[in-house]
Amino acid sequence: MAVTIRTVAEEAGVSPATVSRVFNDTAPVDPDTREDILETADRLGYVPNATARSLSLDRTHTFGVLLPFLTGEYFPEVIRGLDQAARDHNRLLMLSSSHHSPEDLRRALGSMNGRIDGLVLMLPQLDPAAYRDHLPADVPAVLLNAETEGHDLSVLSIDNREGGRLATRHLVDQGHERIGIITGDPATQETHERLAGYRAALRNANLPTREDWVVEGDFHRASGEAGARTLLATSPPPTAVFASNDYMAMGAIRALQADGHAVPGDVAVVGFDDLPNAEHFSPALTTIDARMVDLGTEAIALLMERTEGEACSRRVRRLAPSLRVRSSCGAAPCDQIRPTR
Amino acid sequence: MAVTIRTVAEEAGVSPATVSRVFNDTAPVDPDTREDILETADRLGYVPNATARSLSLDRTHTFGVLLPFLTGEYFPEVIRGLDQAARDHNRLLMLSSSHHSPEDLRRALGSMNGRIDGLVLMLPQLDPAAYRDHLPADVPAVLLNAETEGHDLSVLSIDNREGGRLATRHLVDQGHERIGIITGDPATQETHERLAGYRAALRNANLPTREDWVVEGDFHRASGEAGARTLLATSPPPTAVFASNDYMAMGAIRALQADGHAVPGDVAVVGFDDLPNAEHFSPALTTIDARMVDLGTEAIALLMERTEGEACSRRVRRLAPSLRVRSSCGAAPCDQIRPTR
DNA sequence: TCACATCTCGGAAGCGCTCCCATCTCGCTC
DNA sequence: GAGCGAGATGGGAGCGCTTCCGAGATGTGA
Repeated sequence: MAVTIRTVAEEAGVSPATVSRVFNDTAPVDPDTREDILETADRLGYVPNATARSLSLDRTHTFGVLLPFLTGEYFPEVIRGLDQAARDHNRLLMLSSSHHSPEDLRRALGSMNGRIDGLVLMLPQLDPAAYRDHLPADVPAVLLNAETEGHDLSVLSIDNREGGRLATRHLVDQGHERIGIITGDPATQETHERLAGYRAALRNANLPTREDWVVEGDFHRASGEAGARTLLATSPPPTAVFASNDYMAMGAIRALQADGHAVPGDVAVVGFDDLPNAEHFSPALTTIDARMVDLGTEAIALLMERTEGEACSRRVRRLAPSLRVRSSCGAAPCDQIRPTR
Repeated sequence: MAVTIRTVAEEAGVSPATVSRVFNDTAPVDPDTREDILETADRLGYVPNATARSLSLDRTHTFGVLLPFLTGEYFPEVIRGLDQAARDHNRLLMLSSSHHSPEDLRRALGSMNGRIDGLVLMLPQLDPAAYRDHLPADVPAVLLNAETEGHDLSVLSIDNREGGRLATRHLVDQGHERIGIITGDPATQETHERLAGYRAALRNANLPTREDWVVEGDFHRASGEAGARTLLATSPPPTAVFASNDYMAMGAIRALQADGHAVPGDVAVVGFDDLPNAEHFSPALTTIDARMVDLGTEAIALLMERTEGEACSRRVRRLAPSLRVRSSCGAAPCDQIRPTR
């Protein structure tokens, strides 16, 4: 067995309590004994056992993270934000993905029981009200991109409606009057909010909303391709399309190009998310910054607040999205520069 | 405090030992009492505390994962493989990134001490021999993409030399006789191995290796752009270039296109890694499948072997890379189809 | 010199769980 | 009917740590 606090204590001729005190700086210890203990601990290669600490402190300094997928560029960016903030706060992350049913979720939560101080959940397919009771009562949780009604959990998301509005409005500002949309997966919250933003922008501009210019996608590339072709088959066809995420925007652009339409020359396209690759696409994608990294860092910040401070109340926070103008929309590309890669 | 095994025991009128027995199925229990215990546990919402279990079992069912970055498309793919395999084996993952110095590493390992059964490390910038002694002695570790000499740790990587050879050989097979290379970060192992593969392929084909066709990159996009321009400035310029990863290949292609060269018409380009976006690039990237997901799943498999079985010896395993022929090299694109997104 | 505050430290319980050991009860065999 | 093995269960120590409580030792002021 490895070297424990008792080993160090015996070797240094003190009690475990004293060793604990110097390692946690929790009570005054004579400078000489402290020095002595530190020295023998170092010599023996003692490292406090985090599990034992957790058990006795009832704090694990770990946050659990449950995501639906690990594929694509979106989730990794969120994880990056989580990791960054966790490290800044000296917290660890326990990661698990693929939770598509309440049963999956329950199992994952079971195996995390007792080893996390907080939980960040992103479960776009599931209704919070449905799984709310599965969540451990004594562990604060924050939901990412979830419905805010029907439950009492903290929610963090971006303002999707505003994002949809910004994207569409930008197209309007470019002089387009026939603007189509490819929506996301109708099972998710974002889809409806972004669509609502689109409708609002058209309304504000006194432009008609034609229902055959609203085509359903599912956030995947292929549905962007199909969506673009469906839109171009209407008559008259739109001169601009708002794709509800970047993947669909990229699919749409490739399909348009393949069919001989120039982007943005014949059709302007704007996406949503601002994936890392958006600026490297050709044409560089005009899109809405969905603040994926911030979503991660803010989630941790919320949890820190809940676990450290006394603030135990529910929080609902929406981050403001913003427009990234590049080439795919035909506007003068005044890119915000980002580090390569 | 939450409901513990003792609560359940008292409520059901048995001892904690018996409750433990039914939950772990570790000894025969009377069917009636078992039923009874299960029922009251369910009623009370009892979930075993994983931390306490870990402490008493000295097993955490958790693997630690230390990566250098979480950016880009490479690491997320590896994580995906890790997560997938971990879930299959009913294990949890503890994730942490940004370990660029032995000191960083030591801190991260300290906070994981006692909470992991195994460790997967990817630290391309660090020499295993240097940090070997920082690793906990009683926790099996597997290094990803690391030097195999000078230490006794398990290593899992792909055969980079073979990959470099395959890529270059493919270019040769296309009839190219003037083939340049943009290397990766010279501080990493992969870089030298891939370069060695390039040299070997040229040698086998009896083609001269000109040192001004070997330009140094750093695995980032921008160095691919710069590298391509450097190569095209030689005389005669190469008609094909092997970029040591996909990011540099993409950078190179964009630079070539921007300068008026057609890809693959004027210059053929092959990359390395087969990032998820490689097939969606235009032109679709011919590249080497670096088996990122497999790297993750195999790493977990190795750890399971070490923690479950009796096999405690060092393992060195190299995965075989393979060529993905698409459009950027000028060959007939006979793509292996992958699911979109 | 004595009362008392302050500093330093050890003993031991307790965090929630597992598991060894002991006890008790049946049911069976000879 | 005595002896015995198997099955069911409880008691309690122990995993490595923290922390409360209290005991010595030392210092201070009147």
